[in-house]
Amino acid sequence: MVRVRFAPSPTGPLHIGGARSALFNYLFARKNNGVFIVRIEDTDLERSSRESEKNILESLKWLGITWDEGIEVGGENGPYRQTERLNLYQKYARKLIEEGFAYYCFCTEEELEEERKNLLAKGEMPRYLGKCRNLTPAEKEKYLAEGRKPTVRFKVPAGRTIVINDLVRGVVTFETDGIGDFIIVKSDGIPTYNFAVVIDDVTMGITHVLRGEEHLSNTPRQILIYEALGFKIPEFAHISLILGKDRTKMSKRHGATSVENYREKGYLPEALVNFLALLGWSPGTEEEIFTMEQLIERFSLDRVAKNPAIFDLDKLNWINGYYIRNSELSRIVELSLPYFQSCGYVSNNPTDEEMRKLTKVVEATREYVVTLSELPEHAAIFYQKELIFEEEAKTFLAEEETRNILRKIADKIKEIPGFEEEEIKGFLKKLPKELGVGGKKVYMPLRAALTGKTHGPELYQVMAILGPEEAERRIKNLFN
RNA sequence: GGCCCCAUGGUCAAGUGGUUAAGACACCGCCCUUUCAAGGCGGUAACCCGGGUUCGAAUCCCGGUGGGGUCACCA
Repeated sequence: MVRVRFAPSPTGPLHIGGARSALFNYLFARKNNGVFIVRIEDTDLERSSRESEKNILESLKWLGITWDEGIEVGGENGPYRQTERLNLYQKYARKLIEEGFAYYCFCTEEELEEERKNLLAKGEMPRYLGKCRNLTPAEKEKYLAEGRKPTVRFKVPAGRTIVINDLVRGVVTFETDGIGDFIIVKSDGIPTYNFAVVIDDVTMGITHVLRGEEHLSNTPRQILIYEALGFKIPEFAHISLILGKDRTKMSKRHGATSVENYREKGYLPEALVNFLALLGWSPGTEEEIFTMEQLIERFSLDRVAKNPAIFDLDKLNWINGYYIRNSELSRIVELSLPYFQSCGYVSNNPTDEEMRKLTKVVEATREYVVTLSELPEHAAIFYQKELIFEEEAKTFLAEEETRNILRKIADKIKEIPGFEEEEIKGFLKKLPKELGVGGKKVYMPLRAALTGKTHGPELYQVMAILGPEEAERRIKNLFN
């Protein structure tokens, strides 16, 4: 049985890279009929917050990533917040100390900083030299008497080679000589990441650890802990990072990096999922658009790329536009409603009439946008009381001849039966012949008169949305 | 700097010893449309460098170079 997990630390909103890790874990679990667990790694007391935790969980749900076991939903291996499992870590830390795999370290941060500086000054690698490895009971007593609070360090064996058979990278080896004794329990009794992650993964029965590549160099430390405790080592798969345009790890300075940023900007969850899936994974076919179900069906670890991927906003935009244009209209209307409300085009408790109009407006304008938030600006022509005329539009309305033509059109508008799109289309088509002029004198001036612009949705759509009275009013308004 | 990972068009990426080196985004052109977009068709554009191995390397090996990650009482 495959059991995987996503274990974010709640120190900020869900990052785009974290979202992809979560997605890959989710896809892998579903594909293999396994279990997907979400656990919160909140051992950094300084930076962790419940708000961040909430944000992360909400972002995951928004993306359509659900979990079978973990925070909120519970399960047999809980609790799923590390700060609630402290006694568990203490138990194993004691065991490691008793069996000689770990020891108390009384060095203060100042002393460690001093050591670091000295090594650096000598041109050597800053690392912990193992000063407290063999403290005598008397020395320990002395430190304790001074009121020092010890940390617990893992005793890294010398001269060993740690081999990882990574599911995406293949065989990766590390020498233990390059690893100094590292802290597994902080002086306040809270475990560090490298320790807690092992205990949790073991006690939660994790079979595959699928995570970002930044964790690859931590893996040998973790393996050492697995071995010391006699635990079975899970499979590892390290996914390469998502880089910004400047080819460094995506961070705040690259602009929008959190899922909520994209949500606010009007990206659809299915578009973001689709895009993220394609970033670092390839179906091996020429298809590009996938539903979550299709992704689950096709996902496999051996099609995950080893090289880092640059976040390509253009492609996300294309995918998002695709979904906006091709999804069920009612869904797009529902999702875009808040954007229309916040700019005042639609009231907070929309009437049926408002919703009918909004539906037609969205249908006509969704062809032009990349995100939902752009919809209102394209829809402005349907909601503004006073039109704003572009310079180019004015030139179409300047000539006396076209003004006369428009006057005639205005009077004919009420003759259109039903005023549905089909009828309007027919009306527009016959217009030039009826008026005895070329189409050039009709369509562009009419568009300019109706919208104040030279670009926009099909004229018949524009008129159908405005309705006969408003259409007539707008034209006649030009002559007042 | 030590250690680790990576290297196909501008970007995402197929490719696993013999291919005209796919496809998508972006870009350019044409068509469609009396607008723009969308859509359709077409085009420009790539195997980091140097050595091997081999009849034959984008594909295998070694070495450079470049990029990234990591070296915390952060995760």
